[in-house]
Amino acid sequence: MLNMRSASGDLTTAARIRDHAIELFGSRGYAATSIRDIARAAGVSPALVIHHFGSKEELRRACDDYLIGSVFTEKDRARGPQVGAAMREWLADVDRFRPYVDYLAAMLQEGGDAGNQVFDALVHETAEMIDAGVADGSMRPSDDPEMRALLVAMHALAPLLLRAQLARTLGADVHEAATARRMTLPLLDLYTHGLYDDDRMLRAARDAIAATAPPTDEGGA
Amino acid sequence: MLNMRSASGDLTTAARIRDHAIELFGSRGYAATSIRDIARAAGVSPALVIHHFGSKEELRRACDDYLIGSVFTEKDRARGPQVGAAMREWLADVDRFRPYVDYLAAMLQEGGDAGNQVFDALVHETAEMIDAGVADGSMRPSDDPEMRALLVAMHALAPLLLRAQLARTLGADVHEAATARRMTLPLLDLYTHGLYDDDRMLRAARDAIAATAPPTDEGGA
DNA sequence: CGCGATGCTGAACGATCGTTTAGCATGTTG
DNA sequence: CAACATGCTAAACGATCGTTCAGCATCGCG
Repeated sequence: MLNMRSASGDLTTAARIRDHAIELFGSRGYAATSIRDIARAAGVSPALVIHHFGSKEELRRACDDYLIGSVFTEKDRARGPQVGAAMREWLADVDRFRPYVDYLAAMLQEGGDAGNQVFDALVHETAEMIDAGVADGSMRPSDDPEMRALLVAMHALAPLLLRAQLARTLGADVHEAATARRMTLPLLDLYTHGLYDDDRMLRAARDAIAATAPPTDEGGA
Repeated sequence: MLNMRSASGDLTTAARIRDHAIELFGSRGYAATSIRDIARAAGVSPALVIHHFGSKEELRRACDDYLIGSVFTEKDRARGPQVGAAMREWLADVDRFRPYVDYLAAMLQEGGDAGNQVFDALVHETAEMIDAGVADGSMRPSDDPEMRALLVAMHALAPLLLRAQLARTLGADVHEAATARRMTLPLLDLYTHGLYDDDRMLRAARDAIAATAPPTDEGGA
């Protein structure tokens, strides 16, 4: 049970089942995927799936654990963005990691354990990256760094979660290199020069919020 | 019991079924919701659901159509953002419209008809808004306006799609006014001054992309 | 040799799925 | 009055679900 992966890339039957489960859960969702689907994809009997993993829910947890283990590779390695590095590696070899990306996207939207942990780690690393950028002067400081990191992290995930809509609109898959290339410059332009040409909107919002003074501690009730 | 009164107060049984279907589809997803669940929530027999809507898939289409009709209110009204206005109204009175918001979020991700149409309209309106901003000088022009509008629209949807993660991280619901208020300034700051303090990253990316010259039609292989 | 794990299957279980059918009230219409 | 459509339900259909069970090979180990 421990070494599902043999040395040279051949997989244990349990690992093959798990891989197909990740692919199917990621592409159709958990509820819409049956154990029989997974078994058929892996070329085994449905009973064997249960035999190896106990139940469908435990199989899902095994997939979560495997994904989490893949994302947080060698935790005691040198510091630095680990999740970001993993995802960059994924995007570089997309065809191989697409099932993982899809699975994570599915878990992010339906609230699985893997999704939660990866989201937290992603926000954390985004915050660290921005802090480092602010420290070395390449990024602007913020009045609310936590919220800004949250926003940037969520914005980064948006094309992933909306990849079906993006593909429909663009007529190209999110995973394709051309799509990533086309997105890069407008995105960096947004993050470099912004969308607005001046700070009229920003000042207006600041004034409006100041006027709608938040209830701090003046009255109690 | 939902207080989803239409004009006169009471709903027909079919409308009650549809409303509970929207709520359950939105909160659990289509595949994970059974007709018996919907029937039980609406206080009717499963057979009546089929009697009124024909099948589960047709019930889903009826929900889509109802949501689309609610979002695109009075199409021949004066110009201007309709979908954006509708969604702003929903977010302003969230307790009543949360089922709609949840349903749309679910359909945006799993690609229902309602999600597709709303997404297209949202992107279109975003593009028009940005075009107007560029025309009157309040927004910066772009080399790729279509992609920029796509990005801005997707970014706007991110907090909605990730509202579960956002709530977990912030300890507050996305729908709460305080959350929206806290998000406003960092978001506008991002869209006014950007994230980067200079254009080093932008220039580096531009160079890198120019180096990875896309295969156009210059020499063949 | 025997013998218990291990990996795996085919058949079946009960539950639940979406859907169908027969039929009961009720109200309108001729 | 009869005839009929409407709103609705109880019961059951076949399919499929997750899961269990009995048993067949295979293999390491005494």
